[in-house]
Amino acid sequence: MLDVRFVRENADVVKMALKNRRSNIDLSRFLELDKERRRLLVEVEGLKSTRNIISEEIGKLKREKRDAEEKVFSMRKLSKKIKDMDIKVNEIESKLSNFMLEIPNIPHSSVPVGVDENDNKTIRSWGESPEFGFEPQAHWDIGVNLDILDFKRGVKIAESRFTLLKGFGAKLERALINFMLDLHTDEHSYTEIFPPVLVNSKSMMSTGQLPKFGAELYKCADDDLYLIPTAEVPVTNIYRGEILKEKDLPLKYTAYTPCFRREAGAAGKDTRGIIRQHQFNKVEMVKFTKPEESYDELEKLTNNAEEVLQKLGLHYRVIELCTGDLGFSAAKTYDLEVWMPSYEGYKEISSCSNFEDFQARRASIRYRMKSKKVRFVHTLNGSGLAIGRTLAAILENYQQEDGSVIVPEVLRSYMGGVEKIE
RNA sequence: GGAGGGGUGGCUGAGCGGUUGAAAGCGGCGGUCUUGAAAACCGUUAGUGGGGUAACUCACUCGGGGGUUCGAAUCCCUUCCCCUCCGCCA
Repeated sequence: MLDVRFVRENADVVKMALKNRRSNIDLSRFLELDKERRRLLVEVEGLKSTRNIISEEIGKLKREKRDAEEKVFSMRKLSKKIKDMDIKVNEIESKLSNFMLEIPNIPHSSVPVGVDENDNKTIRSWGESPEFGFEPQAHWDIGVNLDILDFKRGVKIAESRFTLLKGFGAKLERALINFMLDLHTDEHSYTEIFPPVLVNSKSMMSTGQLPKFGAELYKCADDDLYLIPTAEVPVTNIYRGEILKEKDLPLKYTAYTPCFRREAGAAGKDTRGIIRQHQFNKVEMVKFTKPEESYDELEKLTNNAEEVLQKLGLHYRVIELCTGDLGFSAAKTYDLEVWMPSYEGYKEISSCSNFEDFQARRASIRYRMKSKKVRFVHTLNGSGLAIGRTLAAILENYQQEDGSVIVPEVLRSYMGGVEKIE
């Protein structure tokens, strides 16, 4: 959520940002409502002020056992008027807040202006794509042949886009989770969290999934609970409604969770393999920082995610998303894209974003400065990494001509010393 | 699920329907003392939204919503959450 005052005073900036994002939100309607609200506020608050003064006088008269009937009578009318005006103000305020909840974040000034993913900028790349002396297979073929991925039974148990991992497939998944968590906690000093994977609507509202993207979420029919689409939701909400201490910032958390997405509107995309699933595992990193430090922390966060790929020896590139491709809540985002032989191209495996105070304002996460003023923190998060896609990348990039797959060295201690899946 | 108790400021915790936006303590901040630190003592310390160039000022906020009243943290209704006991249970 943006700062209402900022929107009011910088309408042209916000309009430009909305245009760059290709959003069709009409700000003028908002500005009208905002003006009307303030006009009414001035009026009704004046009435409330006289009500308070006269009530005080009535109290005094009653204590002195004097007659106050006349004043009480005139106050009855005043109170009624205040009540009516309050209703009007509330109506306008709820319209305004609905409006604010649907306005996306303003892209950071460094973000390239563009229409879609074709306008994203490649920042850097690491490693090289492997040379195969044979025709490489896609991970779904490798996985089925090794009997570690079972697509048919995943569908039988649930529905399409659910996959069963088996034997060394399951073990590799678990190894990746543990490897990444250990890296981020032991070497990057993040604190490990294991959060609830069902959260209430307030939490979803705070990070920006609701109200706009409810169709992406799995909702429990009888409760105000949703399956999380990412650990970002519960972990960012750890401090919802709290005031943090300046000396505790930045706070850095990492969490493994399963993630659940309906993938509404993704019909026909990535239908084969485990790239786009309704349920997938992910290790996430979340930071709460001071505003002046958040962009440094974004670089570090991105580097922390990159290090996972480097240690796994997977070729990747870093992309800076353009304004048109930026997520709703993000001010700036780097995507990490790993090399996938089956795509003969790169596939997103991590997304690292700075939300500035957009989520913090929705969630009311603040910190008290030394000067005693309270300010919103900045929140950041990034995948470190998506486990399923990492597993797919390993199968494809480490495949051998005989259909076996070499286990990257850093994972072997997590795999009981196994060097090769065959 | 059944019975009872409770939700107040950064935290703990008072609060006869009328200077209670809120005592007290802790914590925080500033100061005195000290070579320095601690202790002690003194002072200070809620948030949000309006108006005003500003000094400043007004309104709202005691889990959420509604009601009674001239006036509600205090009374009533409703809802959510937490705790205790019982039941059930990984």
